[in-house]
Amino acid sequence: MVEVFGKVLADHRNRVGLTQEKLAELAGLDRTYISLLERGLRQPTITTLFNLSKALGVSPSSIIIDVENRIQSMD
Amino acid sequence: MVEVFGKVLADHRNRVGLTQEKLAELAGLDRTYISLLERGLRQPTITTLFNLSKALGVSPSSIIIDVENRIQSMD
DNA sequence: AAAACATTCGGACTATAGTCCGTGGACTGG
DNA sequence: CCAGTCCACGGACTATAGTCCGAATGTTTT
Repeated sequence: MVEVFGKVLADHRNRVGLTQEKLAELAGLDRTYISLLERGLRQPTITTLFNLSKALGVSPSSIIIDVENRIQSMD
Repeated sequence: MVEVFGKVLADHRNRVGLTQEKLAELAGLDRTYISLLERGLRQPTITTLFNLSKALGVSPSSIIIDVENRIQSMD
């Protein structure tokens, strides 16, 4: 679940062509924290989710939907 | 944003007819923490969001969509 | 090979998520 | 009026979100 979110986040970031550092700066977060999120070592609160998705130019719900889908397709 | 989530959560809980205490028990959370969430004094992490929505019988994304909509209709 | 950039990893730290105890107040039914 | 239910609220606590610094390890690019 936390790992799934990390992969979804990394995918979105790569799709948009941002570095972890750029994303961090756009979302008002720390450089190393993005790394922790993508590796599933941290999970965001919902306001952090909203800030990340704004920086990525996608809706928060679309990210959650991606997570839901990746969890379903794990059987 | 945090306050909006709190109201969305309370609405869903009331719609299903659960008490804060019942919801807490179903979601594996503390009684008083549900109260804090609904009053906007705490915000959940995403796994807590998933646990809450499971207990409420709705998808996590639908809750986030509700939050997005309530934020938009604030002008 | 050496810059230059991107990510990982370390430790130490501050802020806040989430728990656990209880108390008091509002409301309802017997 | 009393007992029971639901919620707000307090304080004190543990776990973890999120920061800040630096150094190590890729990975490109020239």
